[in-house]
Amino acid sequence: MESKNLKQAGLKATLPRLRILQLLENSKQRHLSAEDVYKALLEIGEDVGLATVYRVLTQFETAGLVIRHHFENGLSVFELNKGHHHDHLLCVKCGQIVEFIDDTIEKRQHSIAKKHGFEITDHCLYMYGICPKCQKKNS
Amino acid sequence: MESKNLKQAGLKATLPRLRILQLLENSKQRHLSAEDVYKALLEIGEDVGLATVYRVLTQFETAGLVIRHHFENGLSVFELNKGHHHDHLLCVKCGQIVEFIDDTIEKRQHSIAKKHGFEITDHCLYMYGICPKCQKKNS
DNA sequence: CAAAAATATGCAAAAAATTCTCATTTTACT
DNA sequence: AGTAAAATGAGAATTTTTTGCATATTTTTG
Repeated sequence: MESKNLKQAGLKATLPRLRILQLLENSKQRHLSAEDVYKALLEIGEDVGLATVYRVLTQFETAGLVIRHHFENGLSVFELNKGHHHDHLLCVKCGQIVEFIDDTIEKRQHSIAKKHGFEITDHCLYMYGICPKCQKKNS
Repeated sequence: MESKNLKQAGLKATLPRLRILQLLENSKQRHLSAEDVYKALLEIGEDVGLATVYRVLTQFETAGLVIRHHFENGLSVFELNKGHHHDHLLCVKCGQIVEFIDDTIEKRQHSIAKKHGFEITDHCLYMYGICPKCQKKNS
């Protein structure tokens, strides 16, 4: 039950929060903007305010339920935090996103942070490019 | 002379552009938002419009003169492109930014992109944390 | 399980960041 | 210097996100 996740996060299990959480869990795209979430909820007939979506997503972020990203265009997109940190490889043409994790990179990052005496709270690696499909289209 | 850089980039050497370029070259902080640039110019008595600053920075980005970043807060900050790609280690308390480059990481990134068949156009790695100074302050 | 207390919601208004419009000015080229 | 092309500044407009507040929903507790 999703309401348990909310409770554990110290948040009341309200209808809008449950809906948003479910959407993030079930949506085909894992990376959604507040606007995306809002529209998707309207489409399935759920009547939530956009302000609530923003508020809830920020609360989810604070609670560690979701992760906020700022991709190239700068707007906030959110993905469910499944607990496994990963990096992102994004197609600038079609928007496809590949998630990956590389141990060598993670270790190097650690040692770089250590060398500079930083206590790391967060880190992200984004690679932008053109995916195989889009390469074919354009040639 | 900076006007040469502008000409080479296919941009007219106008006063606002020269001022902005100079500022980016001489500013103590290498990472500035449009607002920062605007205020800094006002302070030294240069009368430019904020819209111009935004326009010019975007043109500089397109021309490859500057690089745009979206750090944690999501707003656009710009740094002069000196031609040497590097990654960033940022203190979330005081805003200090350490630039670094790690060959191992770069190589791994390449091979990951290759594995997925992507043609990479751009990539960035941000690490957020608390710098040594701020760690001492808070303890 | 009803009533009170605590919190969340929706809406509209406000901020904040960025872009656009357009009349005027500046630059580049004879 | 004179003209065409391009850039600027000021403010309006957009876009994204946040806030204030009256109402509604949840949780607590008696």
